[in-house]
Amino acid sequence: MKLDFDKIDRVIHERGRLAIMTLLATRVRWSFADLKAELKMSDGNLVTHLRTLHQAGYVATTKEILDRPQTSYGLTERGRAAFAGYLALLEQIVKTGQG
Amino acid sequence: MKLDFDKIDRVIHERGRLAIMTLLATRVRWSFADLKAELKMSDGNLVTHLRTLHQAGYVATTKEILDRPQTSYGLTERGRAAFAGYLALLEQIVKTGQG
DNA sequence: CCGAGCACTTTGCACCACAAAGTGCGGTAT
DNA sequence: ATACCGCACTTTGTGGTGCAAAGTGCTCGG
Repeated sequence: MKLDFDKIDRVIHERGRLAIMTLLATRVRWSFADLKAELKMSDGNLVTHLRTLHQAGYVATTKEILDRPQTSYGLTERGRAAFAGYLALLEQIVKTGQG
Repeated sequence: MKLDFDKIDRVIHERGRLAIMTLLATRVRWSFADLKAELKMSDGNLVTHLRTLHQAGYVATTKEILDRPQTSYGLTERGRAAFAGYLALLEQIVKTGQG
């Protein structure tokens, strides 16, 4: 098998954003506060990563006002597809590395 | 399962070095020229990554002079262990992301 | 001696992760 | 009404680093 490392999505393949994408993949929607609590990231950093993901078209943002203003985030179709592609590559790497 | 993204080894988790580590894992030794040809990296860049990996104790360097001077590279025990740990984390991410 | 190739080092640029501090807005308490 | 607090940002600053390009020394072949 031929691994093409150029195909690694730089947007996803960064520690912080990889963490975000992985979390987002497990649940339909996440509030900003929950993400922050789970990731133990500074909010500035978290927002920046979310914006990067948003600009790449991977993440959708929903703003609502319940009793408190609350923004929630989820993967777009495109984001899901990109993440699936990324995971497939990881799998190949794991297989190659262990085989 | 609880994923700890802080455990991601920054030395390994970079595109170029991840490629190098993956290649090194598949064969006992690689010549510099072979790595360069396979990775399509500039030699300066490749050397820098190899040095980083070397300083982390993950890669051993062997210099020999056959007809031409030739340097070859291989994983150390520590490198192999670190890479295995990294791959295990990748596996968890893949599982979490797909589950 | 000259040119080529290997294995570097050095330099420089540009990007980016990350933290810290500041902003605005709405709700809540006093 | 005002003061305060938390949420969701933006801005700023710094350090680190990937990467390319150019330069270095070394050895061999012609």
